[in-house]
Amino acid sequence: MAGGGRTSDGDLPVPGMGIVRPDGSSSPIPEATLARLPVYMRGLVEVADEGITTVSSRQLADLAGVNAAKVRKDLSHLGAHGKRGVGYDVDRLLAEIGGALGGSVKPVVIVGAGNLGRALSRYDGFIAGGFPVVAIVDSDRSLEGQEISGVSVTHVDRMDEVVVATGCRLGIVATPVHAAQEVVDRLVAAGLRSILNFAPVVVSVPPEVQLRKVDLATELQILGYYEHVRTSSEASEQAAG
Amino acid sequence: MAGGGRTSDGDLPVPGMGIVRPDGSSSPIPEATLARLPVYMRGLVEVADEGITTVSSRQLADLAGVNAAKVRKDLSHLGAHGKRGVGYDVDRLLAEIGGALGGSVKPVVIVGAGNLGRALSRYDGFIAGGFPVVAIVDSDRSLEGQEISGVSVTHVDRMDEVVVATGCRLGIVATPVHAAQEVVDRLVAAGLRSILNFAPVVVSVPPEVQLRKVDLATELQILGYYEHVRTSSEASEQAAG
DNA sequence: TAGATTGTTAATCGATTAACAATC
DNA sequence: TAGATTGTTAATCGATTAACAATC
Repeated sequence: MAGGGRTSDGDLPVPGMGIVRPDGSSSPIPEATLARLPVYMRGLVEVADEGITTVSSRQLADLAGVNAAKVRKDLSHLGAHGKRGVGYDVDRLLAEIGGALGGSVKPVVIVGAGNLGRALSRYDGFIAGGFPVVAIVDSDRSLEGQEISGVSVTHVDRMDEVVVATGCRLGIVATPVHAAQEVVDRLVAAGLRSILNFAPVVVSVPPEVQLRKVDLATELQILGYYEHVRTSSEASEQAAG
Repeated sequence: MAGGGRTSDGDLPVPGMGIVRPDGSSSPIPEATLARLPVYMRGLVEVADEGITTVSSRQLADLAGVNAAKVRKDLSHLGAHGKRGVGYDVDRLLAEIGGALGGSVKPVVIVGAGNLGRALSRYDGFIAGGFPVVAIVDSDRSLEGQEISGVSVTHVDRMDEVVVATGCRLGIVATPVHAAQEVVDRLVAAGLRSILNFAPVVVSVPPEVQLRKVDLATELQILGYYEHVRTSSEASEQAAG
C-alpha cells in the first residue's frame, strides 16, 4: 500500500486531534458538533432572509431537526453568545459559526472528470459554501483543455502545477477505485492536507492529512438493511398473526 | 412543514430502532457496525478474488482500515463464526454479511434528473451493490420519455405508478432544496419506507420511514474547518517561533 | 416582577479498544 | 504440545439529553 500511515475507514476523523494553539487556547470543537454547524448555518440564513433577528435554541433546533439541548451544547463550544430569556442574535451567530468553520473561501480541485466528478463540479452547494472548483484533473489526454463547468481540464501529470497555480487547499477524489491511492499520494505530494474521497476504497494518507470518505453505495446498503429487517419482521408478523 | 413526525438531521438513524422479531430474537446490529459491514465485504471480495479462503481479524482489519478488535466485535454481532487459531472462512463470511445486509436485489428510484441525479444513475457502485436504478423521475416535462443510463424518465405526476410497476424499495432524492419535502412526501405516499436524501435541507418523514442524508457540502465544510485550524496554528507557530 | 431562555451539570448511552481466557 | 487467533469482558471515551439554577 502506498502512502503509509493512517488509513481511511470512513469513520470520524482522528480523536485527540482537537488542535491546541501555541497560546494554550484549544479549539476542541467536537466532531459531532462540527457536522451540525453547517446545518445550523442553513437554518440561520433562512430566518435571516425572513428578516428575523433573534432565534431561540428551540427554534434553531426545529430548523435543524435536532433537540434544543443539543443546539445549546453545540453553540457553547463556540463560546457563549445567547441572552437568557431572549435567544441568540441571528447575524452574530452566523458570523461566529462562519468564523469557526473557517470563514474564507477555499478553492477546490476535483480529480476525475467522469460522471461523478462532472456532477460535483456543477454542484451548487460547493460554491455556495465557499468552495469554488478552480481545477479539474483527469488522466484522459483527450479531455485535456476541454471546459467543464467553466474550468479547463488539466492532465494528471500537471496536477502539481495546477494545484500551486490555483492555490487549492482541498482535493476531491472522484476516480475509479484502482486510481484512488495514486491520486491521493499525488495530492499529498502537491501539498494538499485535506482530501474528500468518493472512491469506495480504503486509501492511506500520512497522519498530518485530513481525509474524509463519502461512501455512496454504503449509504444505500444501510438503508437496504433496514428495508430487509422491516420486510422480514412484517413477514414474521403475518405468519404469527 | 409537511410530513410531520421525526425529522432528518443528518445523524444516525433512530436509536432504539433495533428491530425485535416476533419470535423474540433481536437483530440489534449497532449502527456503527452496520456502516462497516459493506467495507468488510469489499475487502473480502478482494481476497476471495486472489483465491484466499481464510482471513484473520487482523488481515480483514488492515483491508478495512480499522483495528482487529473492532472487526471481531463487529462480526460477533452477526453470530460467531471464526475458528480460534485460524481465522474466518472468506466465503462463509461473505454470505453471512450479505445475508445480514439484506442479500437480495433492491430496485431504486431516483427523483431529480439534474447533474447529481444523472451521475448517481450511472454510478457503478449502486448496481454492484445490488441496487439497480429502475426508474428516474423529474418534474421537467421536456425530459419525459428521454433515456438516461438506459432508463426512461417519468414525470413526477406518474411517480406512484412507476414505483409500483417497477417494485422500487429505495428512493433517492436528488432534487433542488425547494422540491425535496414534496418529493419525500410523495415517495412515502407511494409506499417507500427507505429514502436517501441528497438535498441539503431538513425534511420530515413519518417515524416508520428510514431516512438518511448525504450532505456533500457539509463534508467539504468540515474539511475546511481542519484546514482553517491547521493554517491558523501554523501562523501562530510562526509568530511564536 | 414574572415569564422565558440560556449555559452547565450530571446521568446515561453507545462505541471503542486493550487484554486475556478459551480453544483451534 | 506450542503458537495463533477468536470471542468476550471491562475500562474508557465521546455524544446525548433531561433538568435546573442563573439571569435576561
